[in-house]
Amino acid sequence: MNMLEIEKKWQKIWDETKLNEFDGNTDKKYYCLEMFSYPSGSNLHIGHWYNYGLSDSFARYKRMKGYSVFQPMGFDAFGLPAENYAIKTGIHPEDSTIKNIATMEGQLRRMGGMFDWTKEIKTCMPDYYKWTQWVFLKLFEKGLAYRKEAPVNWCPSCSTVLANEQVIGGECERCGSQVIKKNLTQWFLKITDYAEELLTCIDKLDWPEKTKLMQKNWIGKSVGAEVVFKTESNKEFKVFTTRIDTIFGVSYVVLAPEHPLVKEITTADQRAAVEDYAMQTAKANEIERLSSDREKTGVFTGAYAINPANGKKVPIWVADYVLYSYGTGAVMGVPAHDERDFGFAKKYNHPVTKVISDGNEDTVLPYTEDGVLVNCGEFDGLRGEQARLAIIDKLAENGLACKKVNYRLRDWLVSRQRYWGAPIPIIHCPHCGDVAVPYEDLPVKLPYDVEFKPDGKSPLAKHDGFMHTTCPKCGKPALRDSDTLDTFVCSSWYFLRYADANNAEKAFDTEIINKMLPVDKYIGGAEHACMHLLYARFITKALRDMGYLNFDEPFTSLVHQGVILGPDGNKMSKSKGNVVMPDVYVNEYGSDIFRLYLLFGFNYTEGGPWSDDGIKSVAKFLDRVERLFDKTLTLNDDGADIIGEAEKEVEFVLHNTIKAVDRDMDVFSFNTAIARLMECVNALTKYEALPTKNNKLLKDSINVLIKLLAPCVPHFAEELWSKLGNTSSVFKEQYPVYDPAKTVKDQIEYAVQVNSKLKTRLVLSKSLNKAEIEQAVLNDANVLSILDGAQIKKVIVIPERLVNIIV
RNA sequence: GCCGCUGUGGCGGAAUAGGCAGACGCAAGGGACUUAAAAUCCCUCGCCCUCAAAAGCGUGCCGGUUCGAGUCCGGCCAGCGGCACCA
Repeated sequence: MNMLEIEKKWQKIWDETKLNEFDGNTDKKYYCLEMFSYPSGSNLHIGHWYNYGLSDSFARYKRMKGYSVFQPMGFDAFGLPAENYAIKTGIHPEDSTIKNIATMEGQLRRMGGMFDWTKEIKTCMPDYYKWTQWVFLKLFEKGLAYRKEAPVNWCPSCSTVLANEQVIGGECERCGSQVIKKNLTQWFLKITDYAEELLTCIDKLDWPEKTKLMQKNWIGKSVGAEVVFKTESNKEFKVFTTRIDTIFGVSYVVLAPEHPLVKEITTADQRAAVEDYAMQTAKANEIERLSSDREKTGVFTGAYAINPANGKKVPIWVADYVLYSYGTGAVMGVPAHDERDFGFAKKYNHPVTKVISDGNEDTVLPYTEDGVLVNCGEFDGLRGEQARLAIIDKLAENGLACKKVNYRLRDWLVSRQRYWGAPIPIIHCPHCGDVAVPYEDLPVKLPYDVEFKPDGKSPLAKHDGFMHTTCPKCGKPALRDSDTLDTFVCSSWYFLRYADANNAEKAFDTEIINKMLPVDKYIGGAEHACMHLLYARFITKALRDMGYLNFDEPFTSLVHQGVILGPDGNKMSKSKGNVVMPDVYVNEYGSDIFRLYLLFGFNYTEGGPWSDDGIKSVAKFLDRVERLFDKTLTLNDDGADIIGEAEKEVEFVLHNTIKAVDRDMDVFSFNTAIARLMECVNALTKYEALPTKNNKLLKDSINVLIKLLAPCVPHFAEELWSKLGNTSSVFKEQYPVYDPAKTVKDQIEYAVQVNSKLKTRLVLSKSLNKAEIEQAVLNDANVLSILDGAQIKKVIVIPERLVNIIV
């Protein structure tokens, strides 16, 4: 069969008959969504193919199972790489992106996926980002978007903001200068308002357990207390702690170097040291700062605070292991009961005061478990939670402490000082402040003619025509926000837009998406576990609370595909020169064979190094199927009444194949599904070679086989299906159903073990109960000779599997 | 460093709920067919010792639970993903 030819033929027919479009039956809808891709490079790479091609087999399987499958496709088209490419080559991001999308669309069409192109999305087009801006304004209206100062990576030499990716070992990737942190006023989305719901709803999701766990840890709920410390000069700051029971052991407190109070309290003789330390801190990234490996450093501010629990005076330090963005940006140091504080105290000679006992006179310090309070006055003898509550109650009398739940999750910073993104639809008016662009004025269009070479200002800030406008409230001159939105904002609602992608009036129609959503199966990389997947959940919940939709979670069920590595076992990258392009194989073998190889050669969720060793083998497999098909095509219906051992075996294999392939396809275990199909073909080929056979049974079996193969080799199966004389698509057929009675045999082979070592096998009737199995085994002549009169202590019978005799 | 995951023949990978490790396939070797090659078909194929059988060893390493561990528990080692401006 000429695969390339038939693929073209069927793709044309599928287009003409609109086979790939959603049929509108929302009662039986199955929304199957693959994470859309960034149109980088300009070519579909193996990772795309692995995600889209194989998910398409799943979607086709679901369709044959009777669902009305909706499988849309689109592009996450804004982002940094296109802008960097523009800086390097001068090619405008819009031009390169649109060209790349066109190439990828062509490749996706040649894949033969069942994508509904009538609902295509490109996030960089005004008809999409208009609604991204609408989402932002809705959040702003709801009080879920706000501005505050936050640090960015700043290269002083290039005068530009750098992405984390562009900072290599603390230096600018372009010029090698030391990168520093610089504060800018930026937009944040209040995802923390939803921290608790985002956490509790995780349990309801049909997601990989590891992903759920990672997201829970990312949200990082901890229950504790907030305690007010006062300085000697009567300034206040708050400390968050989960261990307020250790507060009598505080021997110092630490503020993050960025903490605003630091400037106010630092004494004159310490000022130089503290400022120098803060500058050093600005050079470090968070991963470094939080590394528990790294030697802890800190500097004394010269100021003192009063421990509210016992009135003791303790020194206030700054140290970079305290992050201003977590908790209150201040911690209490209790060296006797915290590993990190212990190390810090040893280094800087802070006293170590034991206030928790493990019951022994000489508790080994640091002792970090719960224990009994000692040297804590009225609280002595209390322990753990009881002690914590008592201390909070006491301090609360004077307003110095309260129970507090803290989350590691931070608000989502969405401002980007870049060109290639959706403009933030806010106007800064000198009189009225931050004013939303009126909805009727959306989209705020991204101007084409900008200078994106880095020179200290955001590209949009340099575009006068864009920047200068009038305030919608007071009509006086005002400036637009010069930043664009993080591309994660674009991708945090696209799954809603797909369902109503061509709506020119609204982002989406509530009634439509309430029927089409949530997504029934979402497929994409595990690298999105904490960010994209959490942002999408947040936006869904926020829109729900504004009445735009009625479901709580966007993605009911989630699967991560694995990563296909280069042949050398490393991640594919241009710089390593190990990139494998799917086109090479698609052009040589056709997309069905390439797809089948990907299905068969890897565990879908694990991926692995690329090798094309087996690609010929799946091509040969399809040849075998075709030969078998051709031999049976012209057969008459002779032998319909022959039902002997061989026929029973054929039925046994066939029905077990249906059962196993159905089960495997449903859980993305494609490699085992193909293995079962190969076994089935082997069995049918063997049967076909018999001199007398039941032709009807054979032909019926081939018919079933084609349907089982169809999701995995769609063009090939469609071709065979039409050769059988069918005029409608095989994808309109119902998936085969197995007969349970035909999947069992009445004889079962048992493994016989003696002292857990396999000694022999024994075929017994399936109908025997445990006691009868034991009797049958112990009476077997062969078993008796193996036992050789040994004393039997115990016999373990596992029905339908094995018998273990302990002697 | 922190959070999460993975580790099985020469290779890709299988092993419902703790029950016969290595399904299915690749590569390799041997054979049939052929003038020859390709294609196709048949056989062998974890390691070790063997003519063969039997025994022994074997799922990254060390230990534990169990009649029985690739699977559960504890401790290591190696690799991968994420760590909030790559998407």
